[in-house]
Order: sequence, then structure tokens, then C-alpha cells
Amino acid sequence: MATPRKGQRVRGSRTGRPIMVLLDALGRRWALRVLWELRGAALTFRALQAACGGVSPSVLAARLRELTELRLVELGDDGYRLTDEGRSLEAVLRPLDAWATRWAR
Amino acid sequence: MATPRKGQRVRGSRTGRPIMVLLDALGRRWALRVLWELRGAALTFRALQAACGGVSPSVLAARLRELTELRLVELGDDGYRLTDEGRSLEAVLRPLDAWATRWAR
DNA sequence: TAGGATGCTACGGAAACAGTAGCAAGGAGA
DNA sequence: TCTCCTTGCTACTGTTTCCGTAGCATCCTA
Repeated sequence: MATPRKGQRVRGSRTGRPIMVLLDALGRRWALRVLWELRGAALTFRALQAACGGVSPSVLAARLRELTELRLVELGDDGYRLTDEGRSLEAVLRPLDAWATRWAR
Repeated sequence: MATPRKGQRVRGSRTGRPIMVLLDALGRRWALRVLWELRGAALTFRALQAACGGVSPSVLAARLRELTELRLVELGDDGYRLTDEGRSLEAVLRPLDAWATRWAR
């Protein structure tokens, strides 16, 4: 499947509104989880795979390709890490953890 | 596929940590979008389907079943709407819109 | 009682995902 | 140089999920 792009049509929206592009990208399997696992230090492909409970490398590679194209993730010397934009998104998503904990009660 | 449940193992996690359950649930197709479209008034099944760009009814029904079981969504007299818990989650997700707008520049 | 809207299921084909195997490149050590 | 290990990642097969259309059962209204 094609990578969702800013300003382009995505599933369920012909407008290309940024929020729709984002919801499409984050709604793919392992996308949220990858961002979540990269919230700390950089992780190699294999470390990231392990952190995600052994997700298959084909899917992980696909997600990383998409997230990289969206400039949320990049591959550095010590593995994959969030870009500055990725970090700012992660900051928005961070309250999910606390929310989920309250929710579980 | 089985509905993710609090305190139960989900894809990629044997711990059942709430955040993992949440990431699994939100990472399914149309899940985030449904929550997003229900941020305002209640919507009937068909209205929700239209709001989501014509998503197929089988998938929509599946997502609604899951979100209902997670007590994030409920079916009232005037259609589907967020529960109180669903609203509190939506409040956490709301900054995504502003983030996406900045991101698009 | 005929129409319309409702929620939702059935079904067949297409796409995404899972799981395993393994390749090519690079670095370290002998 | 020759192993040996780790790296990122692709190939392949089988399963699951999703899409798209059709249509059913129920309720409400005219």
C-alpha cells in the first residue's frame, strides 16, 4: 500500500487534510507501537523488532519506510530514532499511557 | 479477531499492560477515525459510515463492537456516541489535529 | 400498507499481515 | 584473508483482515 502523504488523498478522505493523513498512517498495524517504542533511545531494526514482541520483519520494514517518508522516524548511526517532528508527535501521544492506566481501573 | 481487553494479552505483548491494549485497539483500521468522527454529536451507523468515507459496514460493525466492548463507545437513542471514558480519550487525542496542521507546513 | 430509514450480516475477491528462512554488507578478531 | 557475528532487510507461503456489494429484518411514518 502506498505511503500516506501530506496533502494527498488517503483512505476515507479525498481532501488530504493533515489529520486524515495522520489517522491513516497511525491506524496501520504497529505504527503507534513503533513510535511508542522509540520514545526513548534509538533502537536497531532487530531491537525494535524484539521490543514489538517479534513483529515480522516485512511489516516492520514497511512501517519504518512509511514513517521515514513522513519524516517522523530516521535511521541514524545507532539505529532508528524519532526525528524532531516525531518527538513532538510522541509528546502529544505520551498522555495516552497515563490515560490507559486510569482506564484500566 | 478477538477484541482486545484490559488486563489480557494482546498482539505483541504478553503483559496486558493497558497501554498495549490501547495501542492494539487504536491500531486497527478505522478505530482512530471512528473516535475522531464521534468527537461531536452522536452519529447513526449510516451517518458514521458516510463520515468515514464509505467504510464497509462489516468493518465498521466490527470496530464498533470492539469499541463498545471497551466501553469507549455506546449506542444511544440518536446513534453511536462516545461514553464518558471515550470522551476523556478523545480529549487526549484532540491535540493531534493541531499537531497535524503544523506538521503539514 | 407501502415506503423509507435503521442497524447490521453474508459473501467473494483483494490487500495486509504473520512467520520462517535467508541474503548481502559491514565490522572484529585471528 | 578467513571466519564469525551483527546489521538491515527481502522472499516466500499461508492466514487474517479488509473491501465492496447485496440484501435482510426491524422500526417508523405517511
